Amino acid sequence: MPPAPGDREARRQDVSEAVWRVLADKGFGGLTLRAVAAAMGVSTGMLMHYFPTKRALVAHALDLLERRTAERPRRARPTEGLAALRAMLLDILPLTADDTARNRIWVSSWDLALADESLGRDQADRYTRLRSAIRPHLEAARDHGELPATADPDQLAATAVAFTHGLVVQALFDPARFPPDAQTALLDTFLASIAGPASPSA
Amino acid sequence: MPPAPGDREARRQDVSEAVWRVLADKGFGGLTLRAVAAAMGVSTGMLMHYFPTKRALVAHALDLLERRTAERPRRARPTEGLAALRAMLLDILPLTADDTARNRIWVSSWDLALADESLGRDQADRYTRLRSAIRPHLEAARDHGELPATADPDQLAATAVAFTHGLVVQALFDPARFPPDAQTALLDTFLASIAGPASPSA
DNA sequence: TCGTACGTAACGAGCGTTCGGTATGTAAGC
DNA sequence: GCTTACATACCGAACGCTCGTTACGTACGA
Repeated sequence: MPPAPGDREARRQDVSEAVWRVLADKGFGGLTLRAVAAAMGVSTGMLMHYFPTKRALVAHALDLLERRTAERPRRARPTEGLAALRAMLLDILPLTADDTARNRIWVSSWDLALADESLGRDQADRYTRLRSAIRPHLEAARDHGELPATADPDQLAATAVAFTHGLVVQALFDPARFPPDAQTALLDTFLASIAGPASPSA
Repeated sequence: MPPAPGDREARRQDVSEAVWRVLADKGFGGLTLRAVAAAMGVSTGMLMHYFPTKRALVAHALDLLERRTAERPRRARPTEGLAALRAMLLDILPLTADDTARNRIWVSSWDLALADESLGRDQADRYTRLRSAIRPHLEAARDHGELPATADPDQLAATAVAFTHGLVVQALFDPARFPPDAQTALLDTFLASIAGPASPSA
């Protein structure tokens, strides 16, 4: 049923799935129209029906990456404070196959983002937003005595993001050395270290 | 004097310089024979005289990256322990223009490394070596009472590398928000946090 | 009958690579 | 001490291929 009108968005999602598969094992450097078409067993001409240009398809791929990151299943945010921060960072780490694929694609996109000023700004903004999302939990943690009163939430947010993404990269290249429980242990040790001696108050 | 024999290695270094310039602002995705040739004002045929294939040139580029990283000017390693670790990590951070270029190229190379199994192994080995180089300082720090006696040098090495490279990525995308002194302050706060309450001994 | 949804085939550009030609030096023969 | 022979260094043009893109043809549903 070729001219079935209305499932246009469904077709675009089929394309999304193929784009995702290509990105996951070839990276952005290997994202090509023919590769995507081959991955879904169609012609390149079909692709152009839904994405008029490659630039549109790359933009869609980045959208897809951002959307899948935003809509990924997340564990419950238990409370506010350090426990909530822990849940946020665990949701970033490559603990499952899906997380790994998503993180691989993110890291791969940095090559483009570093060479393209506009993409670089987007990435910088994403980091800013991530740090902003983390900061309230750090402020709450400090107010609840989980952190030293002298702790700087801005600095700590940058530090937590740095630790997490640095761990992501190491884990992507050496998954055998960084299985899920090792990553979790590293995160817990890190959180304990920024918490300081031992939570004095409640 | 075209056929000057003997300066063959000098010519290869000229090529290295051009490759570096291309990588620094186009990334590995933009590393092309014509781009390198144009950057040094010669023909592509000349390049093939010194690097028979593009694969050889990419391999050379990665060698160059590793060599320039190994031979970069480094600050004095004051003592052993946390001070030495601080110096090591400061030498990694993008505090100068050269450091920034080198780090950009490293991050850019991850796109290739994630897609190519052999390159991925090399990157994993580099991380292993970096952690191994860090661990002795952490052991010394622990033995000198700069770290809690319960500190795990292996875990801390991975954590320190994670923090540093995660900070590198954030700084590359948002240099305005992470000027050299901000990076240094973040590093010092991080080191103080893993040191725990306050150095009890010595 | 018309418009949408494709496949097929081809285009031009850019890629890595190859090839012939032209200098320029060194080495050998007389 | 010339000339000849040969290797090296390099350019310019071209090759074959793959890329993104376009044009054209066809089949189906409304």
